Amino acid sequence: MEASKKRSDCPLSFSLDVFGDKWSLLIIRDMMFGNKCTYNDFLKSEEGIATNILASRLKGLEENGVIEKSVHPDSKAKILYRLTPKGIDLLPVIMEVYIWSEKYYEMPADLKATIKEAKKDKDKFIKQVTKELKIKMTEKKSSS
Amino acid sequence: MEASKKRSDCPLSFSLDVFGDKWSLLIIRDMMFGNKCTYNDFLKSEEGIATNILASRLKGLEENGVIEKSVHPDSKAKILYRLTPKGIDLLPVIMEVYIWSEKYYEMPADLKATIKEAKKDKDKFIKQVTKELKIKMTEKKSSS
DNA sequence: ATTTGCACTTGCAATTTGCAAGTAAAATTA
DNA sequence: TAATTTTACTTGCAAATTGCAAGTGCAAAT
Repeated sequence: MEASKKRSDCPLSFSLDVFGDKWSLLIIRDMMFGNKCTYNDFLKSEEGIATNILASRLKGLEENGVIEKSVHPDSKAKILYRLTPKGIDLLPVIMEVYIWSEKYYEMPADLKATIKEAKKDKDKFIKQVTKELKIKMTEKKSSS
Repeated sequence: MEASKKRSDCPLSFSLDVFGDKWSLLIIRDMMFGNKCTYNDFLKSEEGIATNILASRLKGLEENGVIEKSVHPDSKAKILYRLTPKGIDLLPVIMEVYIWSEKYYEMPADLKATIKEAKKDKDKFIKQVTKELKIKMTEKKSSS
């Protein structure tokens, strides 16, 4: 549905086919920083994604190996969405977007402070958060 | 047309309102690495952007201060599009996308080698290319 | 047994995209 | 000087995507 024919040989263009839209990176952000992991969690996000768009984006991200579904430990009715290592590796991309926006836009003071702090030792921050995410994304793992 | 009402207070979401689509970053890539600077240059790009979409994206990027128009030194019929400092500052974002895709996708060998090389000393590469871009984007400057 | 929660799907109108053709001014060619 | 070509778009229209609202089916709670 989403995959297959690439527009060109440029990796930037096929990366954009994976997450180049208004919603995908927000879902990934929610999984990275918002502690969100279920369909309803994402639905409740500040930006108000429509339910059919959410379903379509989750499907696309899963097809592209950025996220994966698993059984929720609390209930069979719930589905736990988790970032794959490939998804976790989008952290540097998202970080650079935050750093860029911190330079050119206004935002809540606490967020601004956090970004500035992370920027001071970018590599350390990325490594630290990556490590935490890898732990978080495996700990509740039940099956696939 | 494009600007105004933001979806949330999250800088990631309003950054995506600026370049979160399938085309904007490709135009910026062409200006950074493809030595492209006119409407027809962008039209001829590998991915084949439609002319109305190109016009709309250029307008949006200009409204958001990422690019700017100037008089082409060769001809009054031509318009020279240039990256602003804000546009040049998207280099780290684009770089991280390249690095991500280099890890997970196949691509032409020479490009792969270039990315790997740039990745070795990321900061140095970014500084170097930023410097070159700042020079390039001002040298032919005529007026606004 | 009934209601609620969860993860979706479906229908439909509105917006956006993509393709093709057209336009106006500037530059080139005859 | 006139005709053609180049350049940067705009316009029209069909197709695809988005967004909103209202389901649907299964699980869990009451």
